Amino acid sequence: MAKKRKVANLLALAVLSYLTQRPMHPYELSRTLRDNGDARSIKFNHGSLYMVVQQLARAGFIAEQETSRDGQRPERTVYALTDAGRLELRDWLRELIGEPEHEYPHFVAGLSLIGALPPSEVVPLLRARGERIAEERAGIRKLVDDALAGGLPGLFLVEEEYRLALLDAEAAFVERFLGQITDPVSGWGPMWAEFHGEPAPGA
Amino acid sequence: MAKKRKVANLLALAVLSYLTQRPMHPYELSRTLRDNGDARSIKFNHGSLYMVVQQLARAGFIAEQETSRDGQRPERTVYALTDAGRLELRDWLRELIGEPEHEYPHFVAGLSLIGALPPSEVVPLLRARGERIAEERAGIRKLVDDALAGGLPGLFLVEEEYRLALLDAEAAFVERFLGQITDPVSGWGPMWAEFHGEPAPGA
DNA sequence: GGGGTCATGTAATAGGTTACATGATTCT
DNA sequence: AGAATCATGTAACCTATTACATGACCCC
Repeated sequence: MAKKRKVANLLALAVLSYLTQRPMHPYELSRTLRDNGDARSIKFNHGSLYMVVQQLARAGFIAEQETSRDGQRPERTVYALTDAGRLELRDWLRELIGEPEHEYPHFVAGLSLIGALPPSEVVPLLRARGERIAEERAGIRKLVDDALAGGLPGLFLVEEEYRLALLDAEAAFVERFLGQITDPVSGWGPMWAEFHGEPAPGA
Repeated sequence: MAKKRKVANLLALAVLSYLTQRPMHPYELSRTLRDNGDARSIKFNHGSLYMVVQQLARAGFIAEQETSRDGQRPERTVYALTDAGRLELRDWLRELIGEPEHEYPHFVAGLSLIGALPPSEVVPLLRARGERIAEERAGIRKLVDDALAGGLPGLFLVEEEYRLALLDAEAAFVERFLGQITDPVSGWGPMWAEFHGEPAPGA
């Protein structure tokens, strides 16, 4: 049921999380987020960050702590987590971990309308997707292995392991789907092709 | 690389797709989308639909065809697909099927910051998630089976099969993760718990 | 010492969601 | 006939993304 959060953007979660370590100013947050690779898991955008910080302040989850000036550069406002912010962080995390949410991946949208393309086009597209998935998978695998080799505890890579699991499932699904299309006996290919006025694939 | 579409909202894709069948007015689209269950695959929102229709018209993908008045009800403007719209539809679908895109599921965000919760909380949360996943899975399974029994060709349910595949992968991941936490010998539990100043779980 | 890129932030624009409005139909 | 719901659309508000702005630092 996912309650309505005062600040809904997940970037805010990352901000709250980093502020548990120490107060920071927005640019520092921005930098830290990007350097820690959190941008792989949470959509990050420079402009949005300042917005989110404002929202969090307005909601009372963080509070302006000091404003320092360094040379002629613009003022940097340092924010610190409030108690309310600490609660929000834990509550939000609990929800994200404990309750799966209905989401709308792009591939699902594509699949739901795939009948609009003829199977003769779909088959090579699915093959292409299969290859991209394999590449992506390899990239993540390497990233994870390198990080582990560098001594990072596995716990901090668990989101990448999850991604790998999803990619594997998707790859398997694509294979099965291809099979269902191209199997000339029991498959959907003939009916589907005929609907588009084409000869059956795999024939 | 996912080109910039003039209209990016996936609802627009559904609109284009339905207009291939015949011209419709927005409310009819709205109704058809909801009745066909497309709202499960594409985020649907009454207000957004009118916006998207406007955007599509502005972009030249659909064109106002006639304006009819029925009794005292507000005017209904009927839109038809243009040739440009037909091209956009196919091109977009090709992209969605052929090129996986980097996305940001909520669970990934949660996992990436999960260290902020102590393992004593995480374990029951993951168990709860596992149960929810199982329920969701059962619901989809039933929906698919009923539809198949009702004679709907499997092709039109392929997006639900995909969802099932993802759910299974997620369930398996959650199980593995629980194992990694609670295994008292090789697991992350002790270190993690200690970091939070708690006794090790599963002990 | 002039051209890039970094540091830091604001403002403008566009996109999406919620709330509102109002006649028609149906139910009791 | 009044209440509830459907049909249909617009408007207000909030969020998010892009573009812009400017001083500082670094490179050659």
